[in-house]
Amino acid sequence: MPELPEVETTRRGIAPYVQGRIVKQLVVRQPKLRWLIPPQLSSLIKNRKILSVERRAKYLLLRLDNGSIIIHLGMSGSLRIIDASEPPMAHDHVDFVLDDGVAMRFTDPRRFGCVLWQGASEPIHSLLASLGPEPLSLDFDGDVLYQRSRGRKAPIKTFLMDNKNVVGVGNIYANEALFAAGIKPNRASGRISRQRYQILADQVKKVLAQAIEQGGTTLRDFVGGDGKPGYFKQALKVYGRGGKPCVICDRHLIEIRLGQRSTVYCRHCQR
DNA sequence: ATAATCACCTGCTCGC
DNA sequence: TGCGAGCAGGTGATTA
Repeated sequence: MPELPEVETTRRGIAPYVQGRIVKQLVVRQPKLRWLIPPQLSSLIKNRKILSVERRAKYLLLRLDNGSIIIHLGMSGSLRIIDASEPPMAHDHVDFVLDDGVAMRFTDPRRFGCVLWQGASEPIHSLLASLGPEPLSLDFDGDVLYQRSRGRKAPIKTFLMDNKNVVGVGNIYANEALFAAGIKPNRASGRISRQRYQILADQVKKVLAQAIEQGGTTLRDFVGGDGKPGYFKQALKVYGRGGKPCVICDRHLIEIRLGQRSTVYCRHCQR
């Protein structure tokens, strides 16, 4: 479910419900996620106020006065706002029970997500320490990609999905941005001109921004009531369309594997 | 340093 | 209908 647009959509969905609220209780039904939920997390956050909900890459950061709760949704994670009395279903691993009877519930069938802690006085968490620029910020442009890619042989799609180069570009949007930029996914990243990287960076921004506007590519809603699900799915031009006609030239789209990820492109429109 | 592969999990779809 | 194989929106760790 979650790429950057879905995470950002989740952030916007939960923020109004959790911001300014006090954490009354942490209920952990399954501590073994990708990494173990820190046993001391409960005591660290209990009776503290959630000051804000931020996002860095695909990490959600719930700021408290003594540090931040780090949440990653992995491949199948979601956060929903529910009544705290709602009985848990399978894979409802964690509840953050708030002072108004509402809870933020973390669900993740595959358990590739995580719930971690960044103490205010600790050195920056290793997961956050070496992340590349945010794609929608001014720190990210074609020059960044061009400079970082010199001498590299990795396919551009792999390069684009490496969070040291730019964060938040997952498999769906890497496919879409490369199509929009007219660049073949398996082209060596070191063999792409500065000009083409500028186009690519612009298309990354555009495709992510559009997806956020439309509430992500998610299939189901995630916050009680107001989340609008999954509109971007119908806008996908290549992802999930292997063998189908290219929306530009009508030739059939090629599907290959790159770094064991499904990769779809048009042999005619992408070079 | 870089590139490729593995690993972590559950659930769903597909072909036999 | 049942069952194994393969695949899924991520990404750190391990191996060459």
